[in-house]
Amino acid sequence: MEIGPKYIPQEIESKWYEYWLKNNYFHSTPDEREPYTIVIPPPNVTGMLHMGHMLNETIQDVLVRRARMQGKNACWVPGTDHASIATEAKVVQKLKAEGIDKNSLTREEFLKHAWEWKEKHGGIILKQLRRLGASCDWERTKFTMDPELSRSVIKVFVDLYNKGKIYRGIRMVNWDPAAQTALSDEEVIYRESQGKLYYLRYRIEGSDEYLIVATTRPETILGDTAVCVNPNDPRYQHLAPETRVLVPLINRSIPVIRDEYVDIEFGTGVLKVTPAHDVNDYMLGEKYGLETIDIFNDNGTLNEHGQQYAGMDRFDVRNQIEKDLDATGLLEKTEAYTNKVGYSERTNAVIEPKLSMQWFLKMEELAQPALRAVMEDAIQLVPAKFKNTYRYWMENIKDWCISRQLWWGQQIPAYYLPKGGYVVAETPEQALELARQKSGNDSLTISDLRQDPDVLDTWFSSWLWPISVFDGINRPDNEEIKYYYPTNDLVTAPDILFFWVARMIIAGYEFKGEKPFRNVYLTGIVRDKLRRKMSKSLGNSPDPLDLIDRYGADGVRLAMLLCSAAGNDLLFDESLCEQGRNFGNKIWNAYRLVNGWQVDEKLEQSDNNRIATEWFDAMLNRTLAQIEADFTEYRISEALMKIYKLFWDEFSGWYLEAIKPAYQCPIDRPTIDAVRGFFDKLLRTLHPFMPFITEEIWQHMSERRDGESIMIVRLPEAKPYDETLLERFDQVKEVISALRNIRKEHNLPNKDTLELCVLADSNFHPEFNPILMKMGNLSAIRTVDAKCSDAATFMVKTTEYFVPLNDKIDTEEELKKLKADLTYMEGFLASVLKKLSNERFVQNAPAKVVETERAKQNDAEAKIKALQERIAQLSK
RNA sequence: GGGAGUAUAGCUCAGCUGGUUCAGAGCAUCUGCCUUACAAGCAGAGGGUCCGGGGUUCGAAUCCCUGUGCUCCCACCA
Repeated sequence: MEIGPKYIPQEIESKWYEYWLKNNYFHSTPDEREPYTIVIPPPNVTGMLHMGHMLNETIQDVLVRRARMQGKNACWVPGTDHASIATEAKVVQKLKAEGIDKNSLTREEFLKHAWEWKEKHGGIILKQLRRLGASCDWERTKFTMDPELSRSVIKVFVDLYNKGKIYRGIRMVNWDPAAQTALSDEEVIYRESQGKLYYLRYRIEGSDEYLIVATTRPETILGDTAVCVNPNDPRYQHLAPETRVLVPLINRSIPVIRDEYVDIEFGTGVLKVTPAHDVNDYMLGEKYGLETIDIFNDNGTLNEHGQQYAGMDRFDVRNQIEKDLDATGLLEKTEAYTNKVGYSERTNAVIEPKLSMQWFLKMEELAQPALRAVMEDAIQLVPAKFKNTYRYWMENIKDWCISRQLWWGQQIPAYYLPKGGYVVAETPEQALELARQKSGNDSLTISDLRQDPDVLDTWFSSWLWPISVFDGINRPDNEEIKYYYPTNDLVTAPDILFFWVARMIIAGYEFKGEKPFRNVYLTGIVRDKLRRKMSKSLGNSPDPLDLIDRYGADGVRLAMLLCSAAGNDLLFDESLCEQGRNFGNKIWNAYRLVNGWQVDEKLEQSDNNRIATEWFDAMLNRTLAQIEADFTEYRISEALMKIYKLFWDEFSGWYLEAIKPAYQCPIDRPTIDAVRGFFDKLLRTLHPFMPFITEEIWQHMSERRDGESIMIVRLPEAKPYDETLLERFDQVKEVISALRNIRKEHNLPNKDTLELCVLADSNFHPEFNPILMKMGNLSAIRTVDAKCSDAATFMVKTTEYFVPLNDKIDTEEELKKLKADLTYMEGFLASVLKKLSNERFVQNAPAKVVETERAKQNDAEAKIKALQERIAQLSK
């Protein structure tokens, strides 16, 4: 079969993916084999594939394909997350573009739109993943709002409620005025922001004196219910205990309270207290029984408490109030001030601390088993440095605000009774029953109950993911959950360690009594070459599909893996794709070479081919062992680099060159069989990293029947190998390198043969002579017992080699080189002797170390002697 | 403000329980080569105060202290 010198991934990748799908290789069902399970971190259902996904999914696919080839029953469960806030925001936006206001729709109408949107745009990302070669079990694709997954969420909510873990209460929450919902603390991102510090005058009641208060949020004065000073602040000792001040502009009288919470150093040492709109003020308010005045509507405009500002947006009010204060002389001054402002992760709106009625989950007790599991390595975090962060978070965990004022998501199964109170139940029917019991009113009907309009936080569904994808909440004893759970590896980014990973661990122990996974591989963040995070707004994020189009999926996979030590950020550069593509091409061409060889069945295997084959066999087995070790430590990029070098340098560069028949000459049967065997093992080892090209060549290599695939054969296992052989071959390589250097220095064409003389000693092994002859293009190797004159010379270990050059030798040059070597060796010897003459070294260092130093000494002395003799000879 | 991590070649990183794997790899750079598998290649070469300073030790890139730089996490003082 004709194949060209360039490997063109585009021509084969989709073909093989179809083939794998057709043969159902990705599908897993429980059987007697050991399971290997990964659940995908579900991307947002409306999301698009970005470089972060590429990295995560590539790593997962490598692990899954490797496990599958180790004979395990590999199951990679794909799916998507409903991402309540993000998706709802997108749908609202889309409706707005069509002139539809969300508020004009009923909940049912809105959800209909949302589902339509989901059906249309949802899961594109999963389609995109196929281009990468992801071997997900697509038949198992799940969505966090699938009926059985939603049922799981509701069931868990009711269960936790009945255990007394869930409560409802008014708390200060992070309010997103754009999405008009509460957010958990983790969904708030703080950023530095340039603002002003406003110094406002609060007139002391019954006096002409003022208290000056510094604030960054003058608009909130309308909600002030006190000012506070530190009782130890000498500046305010003169104030009578019952002193009151007037809120500027509105002249509402409020008390001056005293609390050590106030920082004397900051501003003027006077703090305005607005319990409705600041977390700390809220605590002061509780402590001193202050009134709480909420001045904001849910969308961030001011309500009737805003008086003349009612209806205006909070930021417009800030500007206006500054003018008004200034005009009335109540603004002392302003100064530039940088502070941190919280933004909504999803909508980027400035977060407003807001008091509201929300549902909470008590976390402290739930967190205990999850904390222990990680600290005791029942669950291993890779890299382990994340254990610290994890512990800190788990030890300081706060109750989780799980309600969101949205429609897209699982609606909270709490039902309010007409005359107050509520019940929590999985279904309206059960709720009704409970409601009748509770109220003692048997005439209640379902329509009398009003279900809580809020939905649950997205993470309250995804924390069940490793369980719910196998329906382990609804049917805890089903075959699948028993077989696949706990899963093996979780691959995800560290920024959702708390959002998601920790909560999955908590859920695992709470609902299954067992960890959800054994290992968590935390990847880095994909950045560009300049260390900037990849983002749409910077335009520095390449389109993964475009990269695949240009470099092939294998090339892009390699690029992701080459720069991804676990937990380190990876600096992505397109040139890495090139490197990946080039490697594919290298494999392709190695195959073209081997494929083109004619076999002569009668030809006997030469010593050269036999030795080379023995050597590569040892090399291969050593590398396989190293790769296995790397994988147990999740050093995936190191494993890849090892197979990369094995294929490129050892196999292509040394082995194939060593056995390559002369032009148009045939090769013997034993050697070609060995080569094909090696090639097969190399392809199998490479397959998890580069699934497409390895399948293509593997199918080519021998007549494969339909239904066969490299992805379901066994991975080669490392066998014992001859270490001595490898060491000796290294010396052979050194000799050949030295010969190449001599050719270069003396401008000797590669085509001309050379003669090599050896002053043979115990470090010289003549069985490798055929290799030297071929790779060095030698005419003869002669063993001599005296130094050759008129020869270029070099040493490998203690053996001296000579290449007779007759008149071609430049004595001056040669002497110069030898003298430089001599100087170096003398310096080296001096350092060794210094060590050895140090009595304390000889006494204290382990015998082995001293011995190696003595060996170094002998070696160096021998070399120096040889160099001196050679110099003397040339100087004659 | 609190905590963690990290600093090794131009870049990205290995370097385990101190000692021949001790100064490494890949990429990049430079110099030769259009050598019948591959120029997406081959053969070579250069390149490092192992962040600064102290200490422990016979011996430190490695352990300890300290300073500096960078990164991340947590808290959110109005």
